[in-house]
Amino acid sequence: MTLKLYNSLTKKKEVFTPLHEGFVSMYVCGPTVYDHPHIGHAKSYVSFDVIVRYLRYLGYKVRYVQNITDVGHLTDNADAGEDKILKRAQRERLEPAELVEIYTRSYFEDMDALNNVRPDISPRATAHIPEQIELVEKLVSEGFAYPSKGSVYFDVQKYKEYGKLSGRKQEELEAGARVEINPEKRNPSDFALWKKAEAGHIMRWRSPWGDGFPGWHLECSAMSMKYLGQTLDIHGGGLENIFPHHECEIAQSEAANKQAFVRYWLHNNMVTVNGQKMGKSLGNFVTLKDAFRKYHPTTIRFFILTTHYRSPLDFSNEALDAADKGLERLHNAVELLRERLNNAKDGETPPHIIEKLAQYKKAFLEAMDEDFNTSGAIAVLFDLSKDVNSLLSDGQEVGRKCLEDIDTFYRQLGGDILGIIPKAFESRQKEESDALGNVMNVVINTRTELRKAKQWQLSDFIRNKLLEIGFVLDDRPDGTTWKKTK
RNA sequence: GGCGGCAUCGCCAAGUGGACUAAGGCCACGGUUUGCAAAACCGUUACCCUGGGUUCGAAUCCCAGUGCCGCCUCCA
Repeated sequence: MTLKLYNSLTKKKEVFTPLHEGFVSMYVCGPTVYDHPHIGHAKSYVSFDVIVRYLRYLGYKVRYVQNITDVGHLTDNADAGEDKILKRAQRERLEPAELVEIYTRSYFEDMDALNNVRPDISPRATAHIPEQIELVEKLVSEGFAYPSKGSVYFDVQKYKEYGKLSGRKQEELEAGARVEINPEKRNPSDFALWKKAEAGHIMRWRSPWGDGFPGWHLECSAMSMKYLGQTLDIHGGGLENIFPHHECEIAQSEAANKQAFVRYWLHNNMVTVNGQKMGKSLGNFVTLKDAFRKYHPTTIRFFILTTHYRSPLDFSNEALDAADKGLERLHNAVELLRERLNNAKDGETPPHIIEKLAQYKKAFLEAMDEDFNTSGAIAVLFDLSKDVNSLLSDGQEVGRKCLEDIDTFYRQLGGDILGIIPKAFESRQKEESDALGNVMNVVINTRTELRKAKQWQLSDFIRNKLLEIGFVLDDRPDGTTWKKTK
């Protein structure tokens, strides 16, 4: 089995082979921390999280770096407008560093809720100013960049391959440029490596060109180089960053290092809301904190993974409700399995089940190997669950080993790789010592007596009333169980 | 205007030349199970946007058309 992934640079699916055997260097563009994360962040980072998890499952030692942009990302485009962090800090009357701290925490909080593994390194742009200045100096001294009135620009003419990722030609860029001509630049498509800080611009650092701050594209080059070396195996990010951000990263890095910057470029597609693009200016941003009020983070994660990462994802209540029900079905099967496991008798796994599990595992891994087809992988979990439900409900005794084998399947593929099956479920509460549990037992026992006496009206009344206040009763052949509704 | 993507069952969504008589989820309708439910299981529902072409063979490749979307401002 071989992992294949779609490389945006070559526009082809390629077999993945890392630069150094057994080791994968991976860099993903992180958030600009000036606001709470939204569902677009969720799609992007859940997608790359599964990629990291899968690479690790395959045995690669992955170093996963994801930056925190806390300076230099301007509002109008990469080279003009106000610094987003600074602007927001002024509005909220906070120190930029304070603002950044608030939203960085908010970011990790939401990513943790989505069950994303933390990056191995989360470098901040402001903590790497010397590295960035050093890179600019190198580019200037080698003739790829030029200072102009306190700022420094990358001279796009000097880097012949500019446009190879985005497919843009320079002439076209100039013709269709919406950006106002900046007289400081030699060429309109030149981009800022370093910007001069005007008086009153409080986010500023000393540099050979005077006080200023780094351009947005620069941090990714400087920091990836520092932690992952001059050639990365994988660089991920959102589709919208292909141009100009990633194109500029390539130019800077390759001009400085004289070698390929990235071997595999991975880009995830965007989120729309009710069929419409989600944009700040459209006012239809859905923050994760809002979304979590309505849907469990795992539901959102699952929903994201039912679509391929390179396909757009439309966020709507209907679609989320459907995902919620689907995930519940999946969870029900696992829960049932684990309950049986709790008081299972010793017993081996029948050969036909071993065989079946092997088939499912193969199908799952084949899907993942095809450019991380999580949708196909999830389908396998549903197929398995159908078999599991049948197995558990046909009245036969199922041995412990068999149940364990199935649970291991769920834990590894559904849990470790996809992150959609929890290690333990919390909704079912059966502890005898628990006060609520005791009360429920009294209620259930009473109702069982009523049912024995065929007092259907009363027992239905109890079941309905409990449902109204958030408890589901489940009359099974072997007794009644209860759980909280979500 | 330039660049790129998408169009598959009522809805969501895989599949990108041959075991496709097209995965999976949601919904709907039958049935099994249940005191009735719930959960679960079984079953039913697609000539793959249109028109040409390539091929022994196309949802999958090519051309044209139609529709939608994204990037080139903000934004993962």
